[in-house]
Parts: sequence; C-alpha cells; structure tokens
Amino acid sequence: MVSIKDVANKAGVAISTVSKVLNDYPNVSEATKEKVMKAVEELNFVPNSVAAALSSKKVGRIALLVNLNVSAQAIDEIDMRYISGALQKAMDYRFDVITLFFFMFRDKTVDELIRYLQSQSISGIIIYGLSKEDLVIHELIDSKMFKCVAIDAPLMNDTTSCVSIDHIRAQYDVAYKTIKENTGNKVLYIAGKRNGYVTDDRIAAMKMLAEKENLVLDVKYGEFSEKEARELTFKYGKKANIIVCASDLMAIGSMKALQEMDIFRPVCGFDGTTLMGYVGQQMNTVRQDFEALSAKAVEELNNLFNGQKGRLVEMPYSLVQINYTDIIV
Amino acid sequence: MVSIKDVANKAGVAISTVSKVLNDYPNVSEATKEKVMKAVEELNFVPNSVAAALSSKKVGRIALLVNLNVSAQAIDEIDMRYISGALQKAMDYRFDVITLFFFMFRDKTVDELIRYLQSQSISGIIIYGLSKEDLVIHELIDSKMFKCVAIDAPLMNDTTSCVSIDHIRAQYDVAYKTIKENTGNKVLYIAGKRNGYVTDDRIAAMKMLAEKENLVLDVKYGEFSEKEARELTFKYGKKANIIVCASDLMAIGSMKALQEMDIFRPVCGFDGTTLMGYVGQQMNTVRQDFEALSAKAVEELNNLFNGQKGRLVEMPYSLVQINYTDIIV
DNA sequence: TTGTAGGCGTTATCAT
DNA sequence: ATGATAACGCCTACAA
Repeated sequence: MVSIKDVANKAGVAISTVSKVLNDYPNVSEATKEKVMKAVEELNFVPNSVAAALSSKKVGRIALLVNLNVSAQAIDEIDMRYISGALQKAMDYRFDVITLFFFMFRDKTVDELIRYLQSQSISGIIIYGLSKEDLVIHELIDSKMFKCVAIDAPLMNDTTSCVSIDHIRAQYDVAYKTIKENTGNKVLYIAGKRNGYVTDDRIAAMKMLAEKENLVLDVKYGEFSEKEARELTFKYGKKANIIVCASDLMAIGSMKALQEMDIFRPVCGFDGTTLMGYVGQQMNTVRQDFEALSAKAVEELNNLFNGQKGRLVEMPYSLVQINYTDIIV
Repeated sequence: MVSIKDVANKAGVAISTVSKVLNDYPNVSEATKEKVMKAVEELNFVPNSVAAALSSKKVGRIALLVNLNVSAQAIDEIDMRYISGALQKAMDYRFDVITLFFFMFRDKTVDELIRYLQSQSISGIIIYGLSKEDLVIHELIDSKMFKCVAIDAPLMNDTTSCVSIDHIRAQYDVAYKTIKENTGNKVLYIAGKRNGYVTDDRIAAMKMLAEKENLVLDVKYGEFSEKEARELTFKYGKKANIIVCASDLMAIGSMKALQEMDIFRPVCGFDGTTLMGYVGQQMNTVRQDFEALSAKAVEELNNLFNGQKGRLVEMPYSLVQINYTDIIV
C-alpha cells in the first residue's frame, strides 16, 4: 500500500508537507504543491481514511441510523432511497459512512450506544424514521456528543438539525385537491402513529382544512399500518365520502378494503412510493424526494461540522398521481 | 473516551497485557485476565475499532457491494434484506461494515476501486447482484486482493466463495408445479438478463423440464424488467398456455398485461417478494430467504478469513404463493 | 514556507 | 506470564 511517506519521498518533501497539501492548508507554495500533486498522481496515492480518522479529531465519519421496518416493503423503498442518497452525497464530502439499524440497539442503553459510536470514531449521525417512543435515540441527541440531523423529526438544538418537507402544508394540499376533485364533506382521516412527529402536524392540517371547507372530520390512528388502515376502512369507510391517509401504504390498504367491500371512495395517500402504481386505482399522493432529503441531511451535517447551529431545513414536495405504467421499467 | 491505557492503569498491568486479554491470546494467567476484565467492566471500555483496524493486519472490515437498481422497488426489498441480514450477522463477528453501491464506481477502474477499498482497510467483500457485464467487479475478484463472497454468482477460487440457492432445481420445481396445476403444454419462459449467471441455469432447467414433460418451450429474455415482461406478454402471451417468469417483478408485469388483454394464463414468478401480494392474482413463486443468504455470506467470509478455500454454499428455498393478507402488517 | 516530532488507540514483537 | 516498545498511516503544533 502506498503511503504518505512514499509520496513525500517521491516529491522530495516532508510527510507533513504532503499532508498540508492534501488538506488544503495555507502557507504552501505553488511549487511544492505541484510537486506533491504530481507524486500523488504518479503513485496513485489514496490516503488511508482509517489512519486519518484515528489521527485527527477531525470530523469525517458519519453513521446512518435507520429505523427499518422489516415487514413493510414500501418502507424498504423509502429507506433504500435514504441510504442511497446519503451515500452519494457523502462521497462528495469524502465522509466515511456506516449504516446502522435501530433494531441493532434494541436493548442497549444510550451509554452503550454512545460508546459504540465513539469506538467507530463517529462524529455525525443522520436519523431516519424517528418516533417519539425511541427514547434512547432522543437521549443520544440530547447528549450533544455528536452532530445530528433528523429527518422528519423537528428536533433542533445547537448540534441538531432537522430536514423535512412542510408536512402541514403538504397534507393540507393533497387533501384539499382530493376533496375538490370529488363530492361530499364527510372525510375519514387515517392518521399515522399516535404521538408521531409528523402525525400531529398532519392532523392539525386536516383540522384546519375541515374548518375552512366545512368538513365533518373523523380521525383514526392507522399506525402507518396497511392492515390497520384496511380494518379501519372496513369499519368506517362506508359512512365517509372521502378517505385521506397519512401514508401510501395505508392508502393502499384502505383502497383494497374498499374494493373488497365493493364500494368506491376516493382515497389519497402520502409519500409517492412506486407501490402506488400497483393498486390499479389512481390516487393523489404527496411525492417526497427521499434521496434529495437524505443528501441534504449530509450537507447539513457538514454545515454543523463547520460550526453552524442546528436549524430546520425545509425541502420541497409535489402532488402527484402514480400510474402503473409510470413506475415500471 | 476511555482507552486501553485507562484500563491498564486501573488494572495495574501493561497496555499490552490488556490487549492480550481482549484478543484471547494464550499465556495470560486467569488472575490477570480477571483483573483486566473487571477494569473493563468498571470503565465501560469499548475498544476503538478504528485504531484496531489501523494497527493490526487483522481482518475485520468488510464491504457490501450492492448493485442497486434504483428504479425497481421490488429490488429495494431484496437489497434491503441483504443489507439487513449482513449487518446483523456482522455484529456477531464484530466486523465493521461499509455499504457501497455499484453506481458509485461506475467510471472507475479496478485499480481505483482496489485503492479505495484499501484506503478503507477493507479485507473482505460481499457482492450482491453481480452480472457478467460488471467487468470491474470481476477483475476485483480475480485480483485476489480481498476475500470475496458472491451471492448468486458461481465464481469460486481460493479467495472467493459463492452463496446461492440451487437455481436449476428451484426453477424446475416452480415451473413443474405450475404446469401440473394447469393444462396445456405451450409455455412461454420469460428469462432474466441475457448472459446473467442465474439466467443460463434457469433456462437449462426449463429445457430439461420441456424435454421431460413434452412441452413446447418459447424462451424470451425479459432482462428482469417488468416493462419488458409486460411487452413480451402482449406479444407472445396469447399463444402460450402457461407463462413462467424468472422474477416476481416480471411475473407481475406479465400478469398485468394479461389482465389488460383480458385473457387468463397461469403465471409463476421467482423470489418470493411481498410485492406479489399486491397483484390480486395468486401465483406460484420461489421463496428465497435473502436475509439468511446474506448472513451466510458473512459467515463464509469469516471462514475465508480463517484460511478456508472458496467454495459453493447452497441455501434452501421453498415454493409459495403470496397473498395480500399475508404480507400486510 | 518547510520540516521535526509527538500523538491518535491498538496490535505485535521482543525482551524480561 | 508480563511488560517495553516499535509499528500502523496520518495530523498538527511547533520549531527552524
């Protein structure tokens, strides 16, 4: 393996000089800079990132904390896009990244989690799919030992940012559109997880809409479960005119139930997953660009590393309908 | 951060002694072993894996090389299970793992890839979704610089193992079952990728079956594309009695086409993804346990690390039908 | 502007 | 059986 030493020899300078060139230090003459870069080229030198991580207290290693829901595969799509988006962006910043799943730390304490992350020289964390019940992760954030970026969870402090779309407006928009395209004022809202971060926001949006448009709003918690949405629809679907769901998965569950009941109700979802293309029925949904969200999270982590304070970063969304012929490839 | 030095101080021994205890070296007395472990407990010491990786030429860092197909989300399910299975097992062996996608190295040469992996102190690699066209990856394997385990690609040498189900038998079985459950002897086989590893095996299986059962076999390449399968079905579906597909995704594409053509043909798939539950039509398929496959790959990597030669590891499969109510949760 | 030297946390080789 | 001590490859004051 060619090391910085080899480069230094070849360039006829000291190791530290090479290091300075490589890390964009000031006070290096153009001449030596060129000599060094030439040697780097010729030797195909790639710095050993493990050694770098050990040596410097510099940032550069980040962990993706993914709340994998192993049973629902529409979730797989979202998580996969999160991971893919983050890894791509991380390459730009030359961050090393390790991927971790919540379930790996199921019975661990914060301290154990922290020590594990330290043992990996992790300095930044991106958290996907956090819900209020994940106490350990919250303690982790509160510890302020690491720079954090949470996706879709409005947890900000000096070391923590949040990247998210405007769930209130998005939920409002998609429901409004669906209502205007159809008739009736009785809407069943199948919300997400009780006490979920986005859940409360979205319910608030629905209440606003109900007030403005004079709707009779029935709110039930579907726990982001397709099955639950299905059952709620069997129970309450008939007496509603329109069904608004807090996720595509639940929208599909609801729609399938309606089909089995042999009645029609317009249903709208949330997320814009390709799975929506398989249902046969066109539904409005909110399209989020999960890869872009995740890439932005990496960027934001970099900002935090550079001394910026935590903040909310809002990302765009769009209203779409997803057809089978759109998603296949 | 508590280091090995702190442990040594607390236990009243030398750093090297602590290291020996921690790494199960021989020639350490029970007494000191206990002293050290007690100090470890009390200090909640977790060894810094980055430092360990730098210091020792020991194995322990592995890379997951995933051929992410960003457009097909049934693929997401499979890849997610691969990743999840590997990460779980890796924890048991205390392997550090980094996840990489093929597209990250799209225009890179083998040498660049090798240097990157070296810069990460990677000693083992698991490869998912390899096809014959991925030249760089093949060169990587041939270089024998790393221990490799390929999933579903029969590439073995002294440093490379393969973990896979028996694709020939599986394809034979699922097709046989479907044929026996229905009538007619004209079967359209929508194969996978031209020159794909599993593709050729499965085509061989179909030919065997055709001979034994006196079938008229029509083989077309669907490239594992749902869209392609859909179009092939529009073209050739009518004159077949039965359609056998090399993936669930293609089976779904085919089935959807049949539905639009308003004709019925039994279709069977391959993989056992949950997406099959959304089609409404029951289809036979081969269920693979992707997490188990991936976990086995990690195990096999460990075997290779321990001096074992590369080999083929065969995993079980089963024939199933997937219902909507089975998959939702 | 450049180079020297100490350190990051471990592992591993040698003495003892 | 135990303990110094030199790597591992890089970063970073600090000295020159």
